[in-house]
Amino acid sequence: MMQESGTETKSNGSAIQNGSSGGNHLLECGSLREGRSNGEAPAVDVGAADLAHVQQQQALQVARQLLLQQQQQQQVSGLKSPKRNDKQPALQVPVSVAMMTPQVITPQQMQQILQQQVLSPQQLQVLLQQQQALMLQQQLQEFYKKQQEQLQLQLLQQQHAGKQPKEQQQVATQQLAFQQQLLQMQQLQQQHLLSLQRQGLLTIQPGQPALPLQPLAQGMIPAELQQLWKEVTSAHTAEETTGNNHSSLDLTTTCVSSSAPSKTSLIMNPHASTNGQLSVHTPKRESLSHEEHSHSHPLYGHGVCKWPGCEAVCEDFQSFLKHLNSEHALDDRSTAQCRVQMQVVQQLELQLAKDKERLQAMMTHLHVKSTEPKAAPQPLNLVSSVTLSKSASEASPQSLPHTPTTPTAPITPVTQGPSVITTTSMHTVGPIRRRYSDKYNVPISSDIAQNQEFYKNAEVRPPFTYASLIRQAILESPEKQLTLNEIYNWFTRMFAYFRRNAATWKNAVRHNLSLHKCFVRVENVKGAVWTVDEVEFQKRRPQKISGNPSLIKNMQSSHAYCTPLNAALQASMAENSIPLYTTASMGNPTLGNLASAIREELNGAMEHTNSNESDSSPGRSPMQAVHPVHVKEEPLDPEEAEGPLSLVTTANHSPDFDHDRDYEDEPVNEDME
DNA sequence: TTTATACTAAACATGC
DNA sequence: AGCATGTTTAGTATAA
Repeated sequence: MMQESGTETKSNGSAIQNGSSGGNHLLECGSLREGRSNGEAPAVDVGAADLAHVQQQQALQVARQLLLQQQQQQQVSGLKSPKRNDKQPALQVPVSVAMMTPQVITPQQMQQILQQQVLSPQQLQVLLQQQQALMLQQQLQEFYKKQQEQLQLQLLQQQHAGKQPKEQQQVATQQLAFQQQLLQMQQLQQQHLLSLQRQGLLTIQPGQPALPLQPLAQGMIPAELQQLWKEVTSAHTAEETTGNNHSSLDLTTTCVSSSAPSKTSLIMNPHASTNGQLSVHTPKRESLSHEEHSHSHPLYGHGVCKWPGCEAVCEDFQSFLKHLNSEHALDDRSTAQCRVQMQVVQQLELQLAKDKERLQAMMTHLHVKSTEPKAAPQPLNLVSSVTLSKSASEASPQSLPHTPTTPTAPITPVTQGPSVITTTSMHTVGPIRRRYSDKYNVPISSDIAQNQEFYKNAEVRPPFTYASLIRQAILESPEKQLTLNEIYNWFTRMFAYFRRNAATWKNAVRHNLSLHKCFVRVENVKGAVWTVDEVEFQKRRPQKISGNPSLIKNMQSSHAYCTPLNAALQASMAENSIPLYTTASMGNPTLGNLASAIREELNGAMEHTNSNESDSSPGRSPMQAVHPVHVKEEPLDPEEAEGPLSLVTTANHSPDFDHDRDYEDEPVNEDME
């Protein structure tokens, strides 16, 4: 009789939910994807154009200097020169340019991703980095084109001037030398950029197969990245095969500036130890090797030389040092590469600053919107303006009946979109409908931790199943047990999304609690509390990785490797980020993602092993103590127990049951406590 | 196509 | 009677 007392509220919720739930997920997802594919990327383009322009000027000067220097040695250097010693190098340019064009598209796509806020802040940043890398290439091409034109002009002018043949030839050689220098540098730069990106993918997977990366690669968003990758790479290789023109010099500009009169001066900005080494010349190298020995050399990792564009395999550190000294000695090439690297770093820093700003704006925007009653759909809007309309139409069959009753209604459908925001979402390929948590062992805790602010402020449906969320709530509690009401509170506290449609999701929570064996109701003095039977919970999770011990070990190590990365990411992207980007994250969908992905996989493995053998996971986290539950020996997911989680936990349960009050919509009654 | 899982809705029960 | 809490069933959607 009274059961439907809640229905009154429910009426709202259900109506809304219907539209959103179930089938709509797909729609949203689909729309998301589509949305991303088309669209323009204004912001980036602007920057690129400006940059190219400015840099062009400076680059010219530098190039001229180089030209002078090279006049004597240019023949000798002949890395690629001999072949290209033909008369009209300029002609070759268009080819490469043409080959590069495909890239232009991808940055736009990425831009749209940004606009849609499909990604988490971290992801956004990394994506932008990648985008920027592409920009650089575009700039290079533009610049090089112009250079070519100028050169040709010069040539023509001089020829018209009617110089002596000898003179002409001299000029020609000069131009050629210059040309070669340009080409060389450009190539280097391109190589460098690409290698940076590639390294991002390669280095992170130490020894193991593509397993941990797979989710990244396959994620819908990553998929595009991959494509982007392919384009870039193919373009790159194509250029290489065509063997020529790359615009590189532009990079030399800003930092090198025109002032640099000599090679050494060109080197300037000895940020990195490498730079210092270079500028000081060979004698110093030994000392360098020593000092670098202590901690891993930034140019050496995973048995590969990480010198931009090198990637030579070095079995051990010694051989690496040899290689470094022999292959990357102080010469024009290294100098140029160094310069390029400096430029890249600068660019990244610049971009980072911009992105940070943007992120800030986004967050504020979301926050503001989410607080507004009607604005609720806002965050979603961003995600899928398309989605909305689409879902509206498509969902109509379901949602129509319930219709407008509630203001909440619009929100739900969209919600799925934002879920895309999460790192984890990046892993999932298809429809967003899927809630990763269980199925994919997504590190829910870390996801929540990473996007905590976002979830709190934006009415975005978390991409996790109710079961996962409930479990998370319980595990986060100091006692590892919560009353139903406390679970409610956690939901509303952690997710803006759950501040609406209370009847619906609460019902779902209760339903899940009852339905899943993993949730155990324990009678308490105070009443009944809910705990998690971790064993049961793990049982319902399919193992992705069938028990290949070696594999699992690998994953464990990688996991250990990644967690700090992730943490670092969260902590600050600023300073640390740069080395990270250059070495690991470029061209790769987010460090956080990677970490998550690896953890994800790891979890699968760990869980697998764990459920069979209780020992396994390192009982490091306080979280693991599952007091009330039977599962003491069964530690939580290692990753969950670790950094991110602890962050969340500490942040959360302290204030406990009072903040919920703020949520007007939500008649949360913590009073009972 | 089948199956497992997840979500939503709702009916029903119980206790305060 | 009203509400919170639990349990259970049904329908639907999605992914594998």
